[in-house]
Amino acid sequence: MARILCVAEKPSIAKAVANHLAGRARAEDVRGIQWVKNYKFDYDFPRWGRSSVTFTCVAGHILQQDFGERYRAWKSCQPQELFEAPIEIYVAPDKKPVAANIEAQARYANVLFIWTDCDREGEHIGTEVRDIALKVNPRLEVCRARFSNIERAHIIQAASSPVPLDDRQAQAVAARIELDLRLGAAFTRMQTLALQSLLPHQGEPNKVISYGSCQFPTLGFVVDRYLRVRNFVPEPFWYIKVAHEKDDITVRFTWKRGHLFDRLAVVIIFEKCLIAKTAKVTKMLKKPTKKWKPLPLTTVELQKMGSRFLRMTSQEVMTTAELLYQKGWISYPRTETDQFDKGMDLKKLVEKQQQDSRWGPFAQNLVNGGFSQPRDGRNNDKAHPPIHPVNYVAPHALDDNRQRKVYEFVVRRFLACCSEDAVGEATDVEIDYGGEVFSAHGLTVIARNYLDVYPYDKWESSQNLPVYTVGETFEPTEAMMHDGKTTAPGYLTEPELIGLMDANGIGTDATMAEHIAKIKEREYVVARPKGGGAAGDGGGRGGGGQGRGGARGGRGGRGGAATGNDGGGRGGGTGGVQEFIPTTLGVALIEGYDNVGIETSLSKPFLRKEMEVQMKAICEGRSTRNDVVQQNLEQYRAVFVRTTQQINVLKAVSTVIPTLRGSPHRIVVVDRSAVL
DNA sequence: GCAAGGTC
Repeated sequence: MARILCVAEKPSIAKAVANHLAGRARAEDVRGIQWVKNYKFDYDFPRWGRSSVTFTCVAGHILQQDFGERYRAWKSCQPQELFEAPIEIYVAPDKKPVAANIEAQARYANVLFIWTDCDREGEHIGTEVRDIALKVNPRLEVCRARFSNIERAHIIQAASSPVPLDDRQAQAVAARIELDLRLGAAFTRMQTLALQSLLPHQGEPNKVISYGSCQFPTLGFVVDRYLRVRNFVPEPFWYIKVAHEKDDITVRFTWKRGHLFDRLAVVIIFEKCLIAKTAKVTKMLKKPTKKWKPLPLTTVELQKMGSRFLRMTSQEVMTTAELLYQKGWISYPRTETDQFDKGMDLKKLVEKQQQDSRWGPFAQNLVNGGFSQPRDGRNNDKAHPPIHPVNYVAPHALDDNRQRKVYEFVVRRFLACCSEDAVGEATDVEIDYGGEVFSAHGLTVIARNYLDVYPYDKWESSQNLPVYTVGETFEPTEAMMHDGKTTAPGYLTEPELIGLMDANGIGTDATMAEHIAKIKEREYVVARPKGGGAAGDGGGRGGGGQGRGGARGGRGGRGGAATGNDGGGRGGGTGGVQEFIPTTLGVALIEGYDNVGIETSLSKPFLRKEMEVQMKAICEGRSTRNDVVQQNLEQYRAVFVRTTQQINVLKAVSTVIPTLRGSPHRIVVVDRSAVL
């Protein structure tokens, strides 16, 4: 019998796949690691016939890289030498038992069958496993499984059609790893050594001023918004409001033009209205409307919603979700997929929630015929389903309040996905008054449906509108000209920042929260509850978003969808979004690099995008690992040299600023041309 | 004392 060694990327996949293939696999413990099991069973592979199988796993990457001993100490070399210093690759200290298990199992195997996730990182992890195994057993046949979910039939199909490992994808990742290490270390040491002495450090050890291809663009978003708030100049505008009382209801009409920035123009238009005296109804439309239920839950969405509604940071949300996953309460929490596989038995998962006192009755309703297939979003990572509850757990059985809140959110979101859209009736009235169009909008919610289990969405009936008929004329009971002024946008909130990172490809779903935590830890930014805190503010803050720009204007109070800004959150007192304000250090770093090179500003998100493009080129064979690494090093070396040449300027500027870190930035940046 | 990416 052939001996086949199968290796998955994580324990949950090893367990699930082994059980699909084996019926029930025998699990053996592995020395030194509780979370790895070696599943033993026999299986009849079309390719190798009846085989003796060991199915095991790793936990992400096994290997680690660092500069050789000679370069490891911070002052052992010029930071610039890190652009070409030799790099050593070795088994990460905490992964030694994992590597030892692979070696032990590979020694007597005939085939190494890799079952890591089918993405670039998975391909790279696969090559790590391969290299470790081949070292102890060079005669191994190596292949990998292509699978995009863990449905039984799909897994059996994957087991019967192995494919080669894709070296190009692994090479693309290798390029990314090398560049992140070299550039991260070189710039971090250079910045830190040059600027650290300028920072106040009362007793505590000096802080690192790090650079990273993700943390810098993340900081860039915060600074960018901050400067927009700071530099905001309010602009006055004028608009017309019309009201009409009918059937004891006061209907407020809003101007179709929103507002104009030209007072005289509004005065003239307003006079035309007054001269016209009467308004004429031009449109009266009642139509059914819906508020769509939410999409199945992705990691990014979980972090956005969590930081908006659960009074937790995105990092707390992620570590909590990770815990709930490890305990078996929810599914894998790192996923980009917002479509449930058609073959999944969702009703069974709904049934498990019937016993809860809070949402049990709602779940029961779904079981008794109210169930509706979830909507499909546009994303599918072909590896993991959307985040959903896999088992019921009562609140008292969870360790703390965070776990209770995250679990509750995951369950409510899931039940909302499995129920019906909210249904309502919208009424739109339009009038012509002096040649201008004014409108009123009404909403009556007819069936709340998913809203009953999902309090994070708001959709409420507005005041009823009286009945109008087209052609009807009336004299408005009130017509007034008003003025107002544009208000500054708010500082960047955590959900907004996550949205920007996601849209610009900064970090991955699993790491975005870490990058945000890092720029806080480095004291590049401070977080505070939105709208609160007395720290260095100035100028107008506000609800934000009186869109400016010509006559497009804000559309005023439509009853429906909540838009854009993160207001206080929902009624139940779960609001409290964090907003970020850069420190003086944070602003100085971004402004400094913005002035170093026009093409290569380290804070701008397109650099990371560029890296993504180059990785794709490697995957498609249009470029090589070596080309990409060399070309990037060359480009960054130019920035590095220029920065070191001009660093004295920044030092001079920095010493003028009394506290370079710790408190929010108070001083509008000195002389932009002088920085760096 | 540096990065970002996996995952426990």
